[in-house]
Amino acid sequence: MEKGLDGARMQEIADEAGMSKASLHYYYRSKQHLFDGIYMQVFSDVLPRIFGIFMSDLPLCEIIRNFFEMHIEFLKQNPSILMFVMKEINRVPHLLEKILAEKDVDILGAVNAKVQEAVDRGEVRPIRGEELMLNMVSLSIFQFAGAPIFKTIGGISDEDFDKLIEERKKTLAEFVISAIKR
Amino acid sequence: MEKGLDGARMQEIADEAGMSKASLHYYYRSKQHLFDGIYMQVFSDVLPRIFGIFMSDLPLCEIIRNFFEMHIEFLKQNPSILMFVMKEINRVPHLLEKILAEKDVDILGAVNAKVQEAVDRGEVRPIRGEELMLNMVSLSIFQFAGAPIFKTIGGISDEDFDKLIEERKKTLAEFVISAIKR
DNA sequence: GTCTATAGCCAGATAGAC
DNA sequence: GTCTATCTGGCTATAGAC
Repeated sequence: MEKGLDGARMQEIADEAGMSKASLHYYYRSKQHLFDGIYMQVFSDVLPRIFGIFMSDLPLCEIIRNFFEMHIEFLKQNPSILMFVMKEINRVPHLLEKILAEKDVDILGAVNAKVQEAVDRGEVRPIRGEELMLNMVSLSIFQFAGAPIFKTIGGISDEDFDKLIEERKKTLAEFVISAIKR
Repeated sequence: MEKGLDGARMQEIADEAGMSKASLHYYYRSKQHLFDGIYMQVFSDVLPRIFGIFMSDLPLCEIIRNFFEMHIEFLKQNPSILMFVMKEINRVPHLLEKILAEKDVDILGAVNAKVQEAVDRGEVRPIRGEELMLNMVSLSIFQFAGAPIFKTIGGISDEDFDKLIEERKKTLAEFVISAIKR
């Protein structure tokens, strides 16, 4: 996940796993096979985690607050997953469809219904569910992918960055809520 | 830029350039050397482009509208730059500092001044300049990096996606302006 | 199942003619 | 400066002992 298919070395993986290169090949017949296994495992774990939050029964604003709280915490604790997912969804997008089709839940419909409820209560302005989700995912993900730019421009140390990310669980939620509030 | 340092092949690059592999080595002594040249060129071009918009003399809301208009257009026309930049700033962050130091412009100070002006006019609520910039960059970049997820979830075709991106030059600007408006 | 040793291949880099 | 031919090292994958 850290070095990508081309950059990773079977020897290095074997060392980390505490076994010989030959044993690694004994279990996974080839490097490609091992990679495919990791791919399926990561996506089957990550996607439901992200989108499950949007399916909960809470009102829209609470879903937004929950999303930033949980998604940012997950990214904080699994930093190498991020670049892997971004790189791979662009390289092999069709596998994504397969995984999503298996889950068989109408996440977009659920979000649109939540938005409509909130619009009816006069709380928010209308917005397409897919745009709201995209904006929320963007705001939580890019701060990690672009962290070096952010740190350099702002002259922010690693400790201050962690503190800022922690604050942003809250401020990003309020940013989005303000943006859609009537 | 498309395949990364590990994935790219000197032969392939030579073919594309219409020369032999030996000639390619004659000009750039090694693969690493060629890569470093591309790295410096891309970053020296991209960063000033992004941050130059924030330095203009316009009022804050116009800067926000300009940013989404120009930055999204640039990303649309240079799709391969995106992943390259994101991967490399995480792999070799110190080169970034060097490039930014050379430019010697206080972009953060400029943005904070703009925000303060707008706050004084009673137009917007206070927000840290670095957070505003980070949010704007996030919203414009991730829609490209995460396009496959977005297309799959929303059941969006390639043509519809292009149309949507075009619309989002405007809607994202208004999203951000609403978020910070008093 | 796990290891050491090695086969076989491929890609970066160089030699040397033109 | 540009090419073809070749060297060299490193990596995936396998053979074969234990």
